[in-house]
Amino acid sequence: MPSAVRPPTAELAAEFALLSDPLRLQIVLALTEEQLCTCHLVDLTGAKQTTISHHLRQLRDAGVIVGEAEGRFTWYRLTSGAFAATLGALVGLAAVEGAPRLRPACAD
Amino acid sequence: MPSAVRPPTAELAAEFALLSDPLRLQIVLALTEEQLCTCHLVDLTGAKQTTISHHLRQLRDAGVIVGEAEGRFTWYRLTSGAFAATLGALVGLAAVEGAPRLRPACAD
DNA sequence: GCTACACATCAGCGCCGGTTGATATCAACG
DNA sequence: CGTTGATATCAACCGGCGCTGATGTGTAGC
Repeated sequence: MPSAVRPPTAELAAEFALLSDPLRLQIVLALTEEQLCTCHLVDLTGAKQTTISHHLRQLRDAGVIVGEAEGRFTWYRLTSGAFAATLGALVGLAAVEGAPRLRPACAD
Repeated sequence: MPSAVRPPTAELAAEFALLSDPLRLQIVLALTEEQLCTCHLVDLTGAKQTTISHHLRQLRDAGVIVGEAEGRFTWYRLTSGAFAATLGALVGLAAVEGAPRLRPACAD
């Protein structure tokens, strides 16, 4: 099954947008290797706590990470299956090698 | 070779940003299947010609597409190897299944 | 030559999103 | 209970980006 049906471009674009911010991408990549709580991310990235919290919110809302409260701390981890759709789309993109010209020049 | 060295997060984020706009993503996806010239993209997307041209510029500058002038027309196609880095990064992301907790709660 | 058309560039505008400081909430600890 | 520390929320600021209209450039065809 070669990536079944592609999600609407708007949704795809939204997922790519999640990864389009350097700080947010850094957070996601860090969570790839280990679970972390907010304070870890703060001194790992050097960003302000409110900024980190803001990005964590977006990632949470998008469902690509989950936060588990544990005492005063909140441990974050990536959800399994996150970015599955974007991965499928990118596989299709990167595989392209010389697309044909199917139609005549313009004129619709 | 599991994705060798990862490009700096800033560059990765920039590539994701290219795909984060619905219209630009639509253009890229369309070029996946066939080469097209600007006017095709205009009536394929319904966007203004200047808007299309604007996005094509960004994609050109980023090196993910090339435009070949042919008379009055300019045929665009994806460059081979475009999005290779982003694909590598996403493979790593999507493969994650339950990352461990390596460090104690905060306190650096 | 002139006209028509494909396409690019430029300048301006409006809005979305990232950053930040102040503040609220809640748990741990004495 | 009061303090400290981790985290979330809010309001405001501001820069960048996408969109657009006007305009420039070059080609084809008459």
